[in-house]
Amino acid sequence: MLLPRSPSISWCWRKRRPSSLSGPLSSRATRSHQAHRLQPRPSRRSPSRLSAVASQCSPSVRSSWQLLLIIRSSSSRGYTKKGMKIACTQPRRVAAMSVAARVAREMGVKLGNEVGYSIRFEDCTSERTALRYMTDGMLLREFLSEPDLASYSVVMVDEAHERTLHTDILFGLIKDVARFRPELKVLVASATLDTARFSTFFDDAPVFRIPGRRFPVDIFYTKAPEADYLEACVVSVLQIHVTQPPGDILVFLTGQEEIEAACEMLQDRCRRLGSKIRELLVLPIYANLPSDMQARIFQPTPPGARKVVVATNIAETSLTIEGIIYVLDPGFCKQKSYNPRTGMESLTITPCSKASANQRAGRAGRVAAGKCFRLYTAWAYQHELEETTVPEIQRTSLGNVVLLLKSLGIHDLMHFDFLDPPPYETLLLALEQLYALGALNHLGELTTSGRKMAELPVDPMLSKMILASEKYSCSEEILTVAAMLCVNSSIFYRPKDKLVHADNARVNFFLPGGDHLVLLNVYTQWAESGYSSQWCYENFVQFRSMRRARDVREQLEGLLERVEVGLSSCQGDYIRVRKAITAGYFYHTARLTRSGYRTVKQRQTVFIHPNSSLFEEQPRWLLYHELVLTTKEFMRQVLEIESSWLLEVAPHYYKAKELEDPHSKKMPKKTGKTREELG
DNA sequence: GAGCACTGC
Repeated sequence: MLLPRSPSISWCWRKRRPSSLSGPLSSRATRSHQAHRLQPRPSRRSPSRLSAVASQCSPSVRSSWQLLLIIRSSSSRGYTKKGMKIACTQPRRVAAMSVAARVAREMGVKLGNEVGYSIRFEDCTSERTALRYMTDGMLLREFLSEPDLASYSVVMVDEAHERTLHTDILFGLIKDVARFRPELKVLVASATLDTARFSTFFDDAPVFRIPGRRFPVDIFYTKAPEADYLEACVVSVLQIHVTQPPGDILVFLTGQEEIEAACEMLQDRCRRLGSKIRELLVLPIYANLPSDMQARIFQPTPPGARKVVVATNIAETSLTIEGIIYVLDPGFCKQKSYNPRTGMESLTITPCSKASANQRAGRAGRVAAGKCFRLYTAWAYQHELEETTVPEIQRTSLGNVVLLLKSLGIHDLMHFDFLDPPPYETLLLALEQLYALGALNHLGELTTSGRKMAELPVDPMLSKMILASEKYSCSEEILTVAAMLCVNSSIFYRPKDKLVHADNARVNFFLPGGDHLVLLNVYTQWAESGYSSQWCYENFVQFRSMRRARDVREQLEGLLERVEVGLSSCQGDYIRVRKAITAGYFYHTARLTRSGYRTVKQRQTVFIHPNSSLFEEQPRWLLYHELVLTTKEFMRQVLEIESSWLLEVAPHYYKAKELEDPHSKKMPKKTGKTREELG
């Protein structure tokens, strides 16, 4: 090995990924190639018409093996006659937009006319739009206004292999609609070879294989497992840099912290090697990175230099970087999981699936033949990795999904036709919570309030809170709180070199009462600044998150009328805001006991998150937005409440007796007091 | 005294 005093990793070459084509084809050539190869098993359909649909798939699906299933296709002509439309869903907004733009261009029409897209906050369609690209969540919402999809003649679900929550729900609903609408054509496009499952689910639908274009990628494994994969990563990158021909490197790590560490180590070692090696540009990329920093990865690599992009899973599907020839894959990713017994979410580092590893490897073969170095053994790949990632529907809470299905008239959720059913307990907890919120009656039927809640594109507790703001005349403030809570990523930006400044800035937003009021405060001040990005920069607030909050707030405000809530402000009376929040979140409460916080109903031990404004306050009664398991069971976004409010907002759920405080005399001094008592 | 993978309505 050429690197002085540096350990190296020995690789073994295993296999060449199968590739259908050895070189790229122009889009035109690809289409005709596909048309030529299409040989549908049942001969009722004509290949040329199918190829026309295939050409409308997203480029990422077209660039790999894919399957198309067609079910119930008795008619074969005139899909867009009599005002009928074709829907094509994508898991991501950008994909919906870019595929629509591409197809509009190829058809020579103006985007938004015959071909358009429809995503949240943005509708680029018109009366004339026959071919409509949309996010899968958007089509799911359309079921509310058109449960039989009557205006669609064809529905195509693209990137089905990703198995997003929305895609999975769509599967069940579409299968149902197709049963009583035999003329509806349904296509499912997936980039995996696991066609049997999809086909069986859709009543043994025929499968079509369409070869895509991709360059071969050689896969290398380590001979022995690596104990420290971060260190192994850094060594491998330098090894590739020194020994391999030109071409940029893409490294997959699990999160921001790891990426920052790896980038520092790489830069540090390059500096020490100095002119012994050629220039290596080290660039991080993850979703929370400010946009201007993100943009740097797309700049072309200067001649003579090599670029190494250190990325999260964002580079696996969401964005494509030109010029990548080498992929380095330690085989891990962060994955969300949900425990329905405790209602707790956690984010843990887990080995990625074979499907995910292959997707990563494929990133090396987009512009030329590439190489993928896996930091695990071939044996581990064969025997230890799961075939596919557990579908999202089995790893997440389903409150709003259950509410949506209920409002579509699906009563027996336990027997809903899921491709992969979620855990029984997850459905049960969702039903229980919806009942407690008054969205369902004791027969499990939707109530008037439940029907309204389903109209709002937020979690049930959040929609309940919005409905309650009518009673407390504070919808202006509650809308803001709701929008800020919807922005899942942290609002506060903490650059490593200015931690103290950033934390001071955060504390300056603190208001008595708790984190929800802090969020309200941040938004209000930002609005007063004229929604300025400069203001965000000065206050260490993420501009992107704020802009998103504004979008969400505007959308929710537009829906207020539908759910019969009037716009009104509390005029600084934050008790009303806190009561309205309690009306939605009474299910999520904790009380201070001698042994710390316990949730009121389940008696679980929980902790205030150290980033909370109430971390040092320790009020007696708390409400939390969410429970997250990291190093401890943390309550994130907490609000101080009074126990009497619980009786006021949820008398059906709480009894006065269980809210008595027999231990109040034994509470530690200076804690356990409500702010009102402290004056 | 901790740490937020990625999406989406």
